[in-house]
Parts: sequence; structure tokens; C-alpha cells
Amino acid sequence: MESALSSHHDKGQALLYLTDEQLRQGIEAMFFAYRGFTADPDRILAQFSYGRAHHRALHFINGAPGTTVNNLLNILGVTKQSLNRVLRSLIEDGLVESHVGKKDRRKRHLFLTLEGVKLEQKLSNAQRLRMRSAFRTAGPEAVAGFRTVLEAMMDPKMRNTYSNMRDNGS
Amino acid sequence: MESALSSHHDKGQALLYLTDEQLRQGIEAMFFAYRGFTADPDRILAQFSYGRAHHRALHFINGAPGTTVNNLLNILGVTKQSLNRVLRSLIEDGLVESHVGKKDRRKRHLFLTLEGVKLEQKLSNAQRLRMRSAFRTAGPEAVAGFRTVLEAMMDPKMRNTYSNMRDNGS
DNA sequence: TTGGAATGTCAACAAGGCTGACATAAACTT
DNA sequence: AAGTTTATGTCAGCCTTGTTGACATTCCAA
Repeated sequence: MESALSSHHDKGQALLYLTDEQLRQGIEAMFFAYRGFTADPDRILAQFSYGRAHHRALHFINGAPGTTVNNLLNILGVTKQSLNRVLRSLIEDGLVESHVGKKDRRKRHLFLTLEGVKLEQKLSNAQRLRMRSAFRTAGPEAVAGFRTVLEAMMDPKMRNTYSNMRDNGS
Repeated sequence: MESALSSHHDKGQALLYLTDEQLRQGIEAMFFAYRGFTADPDRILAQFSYGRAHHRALHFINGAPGTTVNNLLNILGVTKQSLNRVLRSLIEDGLVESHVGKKDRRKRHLFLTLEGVKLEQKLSNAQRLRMRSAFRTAGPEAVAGFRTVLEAMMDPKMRNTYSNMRDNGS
């Protein structure tokens, strides 16, 4: 990997961020950061006997009220059986409402109830608090870099989904 | 949160990356990126009837050969019962070896076997491939920002662990 | 009218978290 | 020497959340 030739040495310097060691550190950073990222909501969810799956459903229903089950399925990348179990408990507990579609009555459109919004905010406030602190500490340029790398790391299909959300949501 | 005063408006502009919408996008970026991040190893692991827990154990044993069970426990943040189940199967399958400590014979020091190294490399090659591609696409400054934000997002305790690994590993 | 899409639901299973309890060996403390 | 703590392993049981397969219902669209 090393070379006495200065041109090779320069290349090594310029691409230092692509060495196996740097990549390894990136991998471990993802692992530890993701744990931190989920830690605060997880603590709150435990009080309600809910799990991350419930959080994800609440999050994306909140972000796109009236979304259909199938749409949610694609975003979350789980089976309908898995999602249905979570949705059922949220509906039973009065956090989510499922309305039959008016145009297409096969579809169910999902909405958060007032109580659902309350829990979602509790969860996302906790998560935003940590993200805001991290963003503030790191500064705007680091945040831009963070977003750029994450976007490049997504599966192309989800990158489109993500971009569409961003475009519609702003 | 909003104000008609221009000074507040300017502040809002300067700190655009800290708005709730930006934070929400950061949260979703983490979610989608982490899925991409784990997708490739997950596919390989499935062929071996292993899961992410096995991957994590292999990864950290590979990075710190001879590490003890207790040390691994602290890094992974799971219970000994949970880790033990994973370690047992890796040892039975001949991917990991457990050696009684020489100084302190209560401790078990963990090593990857040749076969263990082979699987670890297969997994980390897949993961590095994606990370390298993301890093290359994003460029060195974005990568630096990525690392900065992730580090700020970790729990302080794990941030220390992470930093120590980085310092020892380079 | 028929095919297929959208949804819901039942059953069964697995991974991988968790708690609690108990066992053993070694090291440390008093 | 006796007692305590540390490191580890193990058994049993529980939960969440993922999976597959099968089947029913509703209803749009060709």
C-alpha cells in the first residue's frame, strides 16, 4: 500500500479518507452513533410498552398523514404482517386512526390521533434534542457532510424515497 | 418559535441546519442510511444462518484480538446471556477461540480462527465497499463532517470507547 | 365478469434482546 | 483461612419484531 515514489505518496495522502482503517472507523462510528440515536426514544417507548417499530410507524404517519398501509410498507421495508401487528396495537390504543379510502375503498389511510401526535412529539423531541446538540457541536459544514455521506450510503431505491420526502416536506 | 423581528430571522437563516425540519431530515437520513449500511453484511450472514449479533462479535474480536468477554460486553452493550449465546455458536462452529487468561485465569481471551477471519473479511469487505463508495462520492470534507457529527451523536461513554479504539488502532 | 391489487388475519417460527437465578473458579481482602 | 467480589457460563422463560405461508375479503379495472 505504501510506496517510496512521491506521486504514490501524494495519492495516498489525498485519499487518506479511503484507507481500510478510515473505513473501519466510519463503520464503527455508524454503529455507536446509531445506538446513541435510538437510545432516548427507546427509553420513552419502554414506558409505554412499545418498541422501535411503533416509533417508526408513528414517525412516518406523522410526516405523511393519510398515507396508505402499502406506502408505509415500502418505506419501512418490513412485511405487512409485521407492520400490521404494530398498527393494530396503535389503533387499539387510540394513537392511530385508519380510514377507508374515498376514491379507492381498498386502501386504508392512516392518521395520528391527538394522543398519537402527543407521543410522536415526545419521541421526536427527545431524538431532535440529541441531533440538535450533535449538529450544533459539529457546525453547519459538518452537518452538510454528514447528510451527503448518509445519502450516498442509502440503497438507491430508498434514496429516491428519502429525496421525495425532503422535496415535499420543505 | 417564529418571530417578525429581523434579528431573529437572520439567526434563523444562519442556523438553518438546526431547524426542526432539518433535524427531521437528519433523523430520516440516519434511518435509511443505517439500513443500507447493514444490508450487504445481512445478506451474507443469512447464508451462514448468522445474524447481526454474530457480525458485531466477529468485528470487534477481529479489531482487538485477545479481548475479554467483559470488554466485549461493554462495547456491544448487551447482556452476557445474549452475547454468550452468540459466542457459543461461533466457538462451536470454529470461528472463534476462547483462551483462559495467563495472568488472570478467570478471564477468557477471544480470538478469531482462520475461518473466523475469513468470514469477518467477507463481511467487512462488503460493508467497506459501500462505505468506500459513499465516501468517494461525498468527498473528503463531507467524510470529515460525517465523522464529526456521528461522534457528537454517540453517548459520551461510547465516545470514549470509540476514541480509544481509534487512538490504539492507528 | 374475472383477475389482480390492497388489506387483514391466523399460525408458526427464529433471532436476539431482556430478567432472574444459580454455579464455578479465581482473585482479592480482611 | 475465611469471606467477598469478579469473570464467566448456563438454564429457563419472556418479549419484540422480523420472517413465511395460507387464506379471506373487498373492490378497482380491463
